[in-house]
Amino acid sequence: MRVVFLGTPEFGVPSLKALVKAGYEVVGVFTQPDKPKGRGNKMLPSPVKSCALEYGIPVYQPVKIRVDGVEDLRALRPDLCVTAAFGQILSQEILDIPKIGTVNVHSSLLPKYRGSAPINWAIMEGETVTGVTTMMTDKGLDTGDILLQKEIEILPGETAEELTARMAPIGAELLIETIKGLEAGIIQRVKQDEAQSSYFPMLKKEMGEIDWRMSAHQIVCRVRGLTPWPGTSFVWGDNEGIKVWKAEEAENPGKAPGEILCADAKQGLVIAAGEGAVRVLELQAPGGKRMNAKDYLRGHPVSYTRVNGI
RNA sequence: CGCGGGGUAGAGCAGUUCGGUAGCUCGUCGGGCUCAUAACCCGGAGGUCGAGGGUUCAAGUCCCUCCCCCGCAA
Repeated sequence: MRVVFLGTPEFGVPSLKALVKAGYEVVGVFTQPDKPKGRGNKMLPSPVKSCALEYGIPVYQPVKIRVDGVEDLRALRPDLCVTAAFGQILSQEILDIPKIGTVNVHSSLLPKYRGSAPINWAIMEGETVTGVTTMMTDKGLDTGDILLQKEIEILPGETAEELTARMAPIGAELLIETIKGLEAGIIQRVKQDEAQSSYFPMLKKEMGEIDWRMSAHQIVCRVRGLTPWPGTSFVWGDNEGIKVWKAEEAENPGKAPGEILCADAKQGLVIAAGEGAVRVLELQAPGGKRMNAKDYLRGHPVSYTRVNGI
């Protein structure tokens, strides 16, 4: 069976590998164009592209596949297309090309958490369970018929980065199971229940600005959900932005949101929130590297009593 | 050459402007105090100051080259 894989970030790599290992003929890989990234603006290939090149699979990087990728895709004569965090919207014209159709690996329990950042949002919303879904892609945004689903527990304190790494291989397994099921004709397509559906938007940098009036629980979930990108941060002292990498809930003896309850190398850093308080365990100052809050405070005594901006 | 910050003891930092004995907080080791302690007191060990070259009587500090780390831009 001729398969074309469409994916971009790390999440898609296990699925691509699984397709190859399962013996499917992966005749082409579509991924986002290389972009200048990192210091020095070096061009960096997407993880999926790197993986495809290792297997010697032809790589296509249209800016907009529905505009300048249609003919390439058609020429590959795919029986099946597989998407996993590709990052581009497919048009009906594209969806009509593969004989069997297009299967998408989505990292939530659809119809909940449609959108491009389901893992992050599930954590931010305080969920304790999520999962991966395989579905037939249709013209809507994550609205196609569900094929298979698998629940995954969100571990206490787990970050989006950690959970993504854990989910990717599970998604790959489910993908293979799904394709085999389709070939055998034993999979039932289930329409999504619109009444149960929810959509969450792309992540934006501003979402990482901590509002200390939120509850400690919400803030901690946000820190977990927005790691590693865009990250969460707050501002204190001389307009200095502090990025929070790891935090946990703590007791608040009745102080106002944003008040610094303690900030020294012995007790660590605890800041009052709308409900409860947040203990900052790992942080990062401008130009600095990520470190334990206590390590940071050892060399950076804090004289102010509250964070800025409230 | 996209812009900017940084590399000094095991950890986190100051010192670099204007060259002149390597400092601070903590950890660690030893001793003391204490019913006791993550508390307190006394003492010790631990550093090719990212690498190489240059200037100088003298370089962490000034000049040149290189390496590495971090942030911005998704």
